[in-house]
Amino acid sequence: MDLQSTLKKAIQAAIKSAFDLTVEAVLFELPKDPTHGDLATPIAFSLAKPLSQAPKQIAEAIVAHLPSNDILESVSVAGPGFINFTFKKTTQTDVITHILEDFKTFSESGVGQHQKVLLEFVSVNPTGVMHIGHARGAASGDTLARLLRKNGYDVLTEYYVNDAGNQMDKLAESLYARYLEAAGKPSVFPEDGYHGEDITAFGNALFNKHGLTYIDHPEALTVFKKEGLEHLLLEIKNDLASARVRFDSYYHESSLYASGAVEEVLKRLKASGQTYTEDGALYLKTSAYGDEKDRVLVKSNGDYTYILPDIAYHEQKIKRGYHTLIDILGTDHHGYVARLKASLHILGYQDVLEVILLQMVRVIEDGVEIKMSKRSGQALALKDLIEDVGPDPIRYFFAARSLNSHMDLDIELARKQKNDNPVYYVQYAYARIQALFEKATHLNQAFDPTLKTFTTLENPLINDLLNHLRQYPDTLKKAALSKEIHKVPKYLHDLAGLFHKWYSAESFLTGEPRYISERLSVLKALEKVLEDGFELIGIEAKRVM
RNA sequence: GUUCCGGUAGCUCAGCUGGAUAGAGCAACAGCCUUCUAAGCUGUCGGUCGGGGGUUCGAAUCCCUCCCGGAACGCCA
Repeated sequence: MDLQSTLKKAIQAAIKSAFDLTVEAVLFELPKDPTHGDLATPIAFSLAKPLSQAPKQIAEAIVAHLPSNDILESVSVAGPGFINFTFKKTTQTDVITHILEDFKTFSESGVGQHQKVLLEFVSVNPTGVMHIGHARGAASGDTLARLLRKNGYDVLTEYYVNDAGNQMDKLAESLYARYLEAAGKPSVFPEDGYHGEDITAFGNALFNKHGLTYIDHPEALTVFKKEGLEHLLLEIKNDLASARVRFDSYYHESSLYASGAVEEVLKRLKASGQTYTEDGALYLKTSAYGDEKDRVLVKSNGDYTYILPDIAYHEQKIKRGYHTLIDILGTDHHGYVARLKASLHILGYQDVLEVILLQMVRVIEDGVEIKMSKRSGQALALKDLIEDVGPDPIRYFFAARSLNSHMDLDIELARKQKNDNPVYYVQYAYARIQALFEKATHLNQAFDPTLKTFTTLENPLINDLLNHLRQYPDTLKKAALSKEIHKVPKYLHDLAGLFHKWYSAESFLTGEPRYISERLSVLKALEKVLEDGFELIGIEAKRVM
């Protein structure tokens, strides 16, 4: 059992004997000030109300009743009621062997208990290239998926391809117009068409491929729609891949029509008695289930609104065996959440869907906001930015922000800072460790996996580092449960900082073999955690920088 | 007007299930490479935690209210 669990049991026992109270949760935190000890608990504060006693008294009583043990060097009550623990040196170093011998049990909390989660994100309509505004969803979603998997959830990541709506028709018309232009024929660009350069370029490509074949051809739009979709989806997949994002599944809206799922869900919604007709349109009574007002399912002209296939889609997710659905959407889809949840409720599914709304990214260039819009064609392509600065800064940047924080991205700064970005701080720590191992090899000093006891790790900086390493699993677990991915970069940054300080304070490779060997073990453990953390946020563990 | 986010250092953001002197990066300033990578370290500067009330032994954190910014309020998707 790890130190923290052992300590938790001891505290629970102390509370039991002091107050005859059974406490389930005992929170631990690293004291802000390392001189306060190796670990602290604010448990006395949460007991103050129920016990009607001052936190300080409670803390003292808990300390007095703490069972004798061989892990603690000292315990103290500090401030208004914190209990601070200092571990014995010999137990303090256990974390090193724990990490080195069984990293899996060390780092994986298993809280997910193989719960099946379907995580949908990005789902950009294939009507243009991905721009920087989409990158946040991609990076955040992918990191969340990795984090949940790490903690024992069975996650399927899915991209919903809107290939059936009238946006596809607009795409086909836009391509056709560009195609005509390329052919030197008169063309009328559709209202609300897509003005992006990529669309123009592909329109030209279609002309190069097909020549004059499709001029005034009855199948022109059908063919262009199909080829446009294929092309743009491929582009999107390439962009995602360049950002190290991959999806387990691409689910096409059109398949819902093909399988009859849309019709079927419409039939059942009607049968539920929760629909009515007004002004020739069919409404769903979503307002009875938390929505602001009722929503149209079928327009008076007979067309379906977008929500109908979406309802069918979400039900398909559930029918495929996923009872926890997470959608990551932009805040511009805010109004959509209540109606979708209400619709699922009507179908008999409650509390299956969680929607994470990502705040918009404001892109600033030269002090002016650049509006991201595919229709206008004015957008900073994700591809270009990745070519410029590489995927690491982008992955790190987005992973480091809490999901519902608003954020400004200064393009100039992002470019300028590519050598001064926080991501290099953490990567540099890893590269330095590699250099040390390299150098140690030349000195005929190799990492010794059999080393289990440590006697030379006296520097307080090492103590800080070990304390921090011990927090890794807890950090991941909390991050997964609250879906706060930004806790991972934060942790890695702090860890890297502790290493850099230590690196500057001590010489690692001079001195007794034992002195060196013990340091190599700490470095090995550190290396392991950094690699693991980098993997979670999708950045490269560079051996050389 | 209604709903949802946000307002913390010059800038970008952490901290928010109430608790120890409010943190980091960048920017600015002053130091540190004959020694394991200076993409680093050390120090300094920098904050009425949007304003005002309230609850509490204790509030950046909870409640109320106001101000400012973003998003959404379609028989668009």
